[in-house]
Amino acid sequence: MPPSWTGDLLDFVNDAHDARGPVLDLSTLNREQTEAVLHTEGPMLVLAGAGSGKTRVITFRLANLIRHGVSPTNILCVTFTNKAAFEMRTRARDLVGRTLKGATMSTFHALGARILRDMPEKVGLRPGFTISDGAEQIGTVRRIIRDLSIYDRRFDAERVMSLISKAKNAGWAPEVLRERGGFGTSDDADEDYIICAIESYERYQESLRIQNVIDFDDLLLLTQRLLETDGEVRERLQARWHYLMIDEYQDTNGAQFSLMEILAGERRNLCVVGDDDQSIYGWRGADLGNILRFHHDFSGAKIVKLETNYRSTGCILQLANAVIHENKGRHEKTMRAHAGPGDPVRLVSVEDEDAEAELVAREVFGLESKNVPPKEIAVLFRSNVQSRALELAFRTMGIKYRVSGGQDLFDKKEVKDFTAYLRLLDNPDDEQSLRRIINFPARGIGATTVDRAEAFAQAHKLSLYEALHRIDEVEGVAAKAQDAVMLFVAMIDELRKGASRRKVSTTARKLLEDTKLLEVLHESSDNPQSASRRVDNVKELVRQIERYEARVRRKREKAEGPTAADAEGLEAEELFADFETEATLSGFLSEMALGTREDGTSKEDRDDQVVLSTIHASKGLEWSHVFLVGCEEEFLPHKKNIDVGSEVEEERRLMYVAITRARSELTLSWARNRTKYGQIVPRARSRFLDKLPEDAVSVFEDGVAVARTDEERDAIARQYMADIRSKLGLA
DNA sequence: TTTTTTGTTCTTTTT
DNA sequence: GAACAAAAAA
Repeated sequence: MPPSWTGDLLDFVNDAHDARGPVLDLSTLNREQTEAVLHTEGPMLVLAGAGSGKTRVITFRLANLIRHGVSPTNILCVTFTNKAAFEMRTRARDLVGRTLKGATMSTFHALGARILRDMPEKVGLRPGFTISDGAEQIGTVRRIIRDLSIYDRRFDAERVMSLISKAKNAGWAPEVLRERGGFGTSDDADEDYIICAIESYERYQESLRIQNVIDFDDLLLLTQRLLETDGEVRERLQARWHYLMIDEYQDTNGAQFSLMEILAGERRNLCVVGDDDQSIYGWRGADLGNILRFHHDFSGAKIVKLETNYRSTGCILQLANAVIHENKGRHEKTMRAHAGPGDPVRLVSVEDEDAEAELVAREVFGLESKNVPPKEIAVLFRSNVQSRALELAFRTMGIKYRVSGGQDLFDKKEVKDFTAYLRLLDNPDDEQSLRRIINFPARGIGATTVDRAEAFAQAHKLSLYEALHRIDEVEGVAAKAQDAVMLFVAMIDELRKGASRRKVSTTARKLLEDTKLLEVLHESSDNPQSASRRVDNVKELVRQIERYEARVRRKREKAEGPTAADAEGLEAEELFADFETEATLSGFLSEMALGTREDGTSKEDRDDQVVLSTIHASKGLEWSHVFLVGCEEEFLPHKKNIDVGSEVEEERRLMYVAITRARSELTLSWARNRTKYGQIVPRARSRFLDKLPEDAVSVFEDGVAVARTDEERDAIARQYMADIRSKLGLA
């Protein structure tokens, strides 16, 4: 008889070990799960519905492999998102413990980056190449489009970039597109648009090459091509990894598939796990065909279906099933509930976003005062902007929270500027970064001077930075500007020279000194509060660098001999096991771009923080109490995806994913009005809630009714007031 | 060349 | 109501 499945799924794992690793108690698995765990050789597809114990299967399977004498160094596990990779690593380590040491667990992109860093020249890159993040890609394209002779304001850099990305992933060169007359999307009707996109594509690739920069797509494509064309590299990597696993398989694209197909080689030991109902990355090129075709791509593949849901109560599952059943293009299946019906799902309408935020904050407050652990509570939303109102409400009520996936530190202007300097030191051909800081802080190098240098660079086939070196040969530059440029170049060169022998953090500090960046930020005119916040942000980045250095150092010590530092808090290091041994600027910048760095919060902090997260970032995770806010038309489905049927289906899957994150209590809310562009706009309840299973959902008008009893409501209100009072008293 | 002002457009999701 | 770009002023 399985113990309680609603607790931490790994609570009851027998923690006895013998010489071969942990002893697995297979009696805690159902028949299908056991089948998947015990299958070791040959291809396998696990169709794992939401909450069906997918991660359990993966971790048990890992442990089982190791028990069968497979060395962890021969195991490779990949997923699509950092969050999922982190989750897999943590869970696996909890079960298998230190015997897992040496296994590679990573995202596809991080894996590609790692391989390419080792042999950049094999794919036509120079060592120390930079990885460009999405915002920069769009920035580059925006500049390219503006320079186009047929420039028109209707050209949208973001859309063009997504067309380029699509073409790259499909393996279409610009010439091919010209022949075909388009990208095979609805945009093809607009001839100028296509010309613009193809032209931009060509220039974009050229600009990457010159700058020694690669984008996220290249990370996969170049790696794949390298493996395809270079037999020696292929064999070396095939010899390294004998057992491959892909989690969230429904989110993989063509390049990721062939990459793994090649790595699997003749052994064909590839195990993929996924669920077509949870495919929510179609817009990023994920190909649902991968999961639907797997048994053709790998003939003789074993297929296991997991259809029992151990996570959620019956009511939650009933709603989830009702929502997803409306989709046409899916494998018909119904998740069976293992738990009892539980409390009905609550669907609440509120006046506006402030009322919604207050409702959630009070509810969370109430839960916490009933000793529900904060880490068991999550608030999910479709779009990042929605977190604002929630954060404000949480702060005023003194609820500790954490915005999941929040890149916020790196998104701050001042941090971007500082990073641009670092990137320039790492790779002086990175024109994007150079342009960003060439006149920040202001040093008298204006747009005209840069343009002249740029023209000179193009005429002589140089990078912009090289052109700056020869500024005295550039015509029409004022003497003053010339001096400024020479001073700037001298400073950067000096720092670059020092960088190779200094610690990364020392270089960063020296950089701050030389540029007087902190002083400039400190004196920036507006208000002193935001000025000091900016200074703090930059300092925080320096701390991040130090943390990175410490991490690499620990890793090296660990590699050089097993020490006491082995056991705790090292999950980030497992990522690349035996790769990185020295803290370098490139290394730090890669981590930043790929998002693989640790977030600063310790495990203890995480335990008493409520999570605020986008639905996308919540996939693969679960909480006992979940709030899904903004269940409205134009959010779910999102305004941008409301016209095309297939996109609405993806939005519906998104709703399904959100609902199935909850174990025991789920609250959905929608606002009758919302402020948009400073104006109040009436809203309508999401179409996904049109057909509700009546006995599984209770509907409320306004948040007050949400308290389950009068006593509870009064208690919450009393505590709320008391809290406010004590806050005022302190202030 | 730099700073300030005015106007415009925009808010999806992630590697 | 923010972020960004173009225009105007210093």
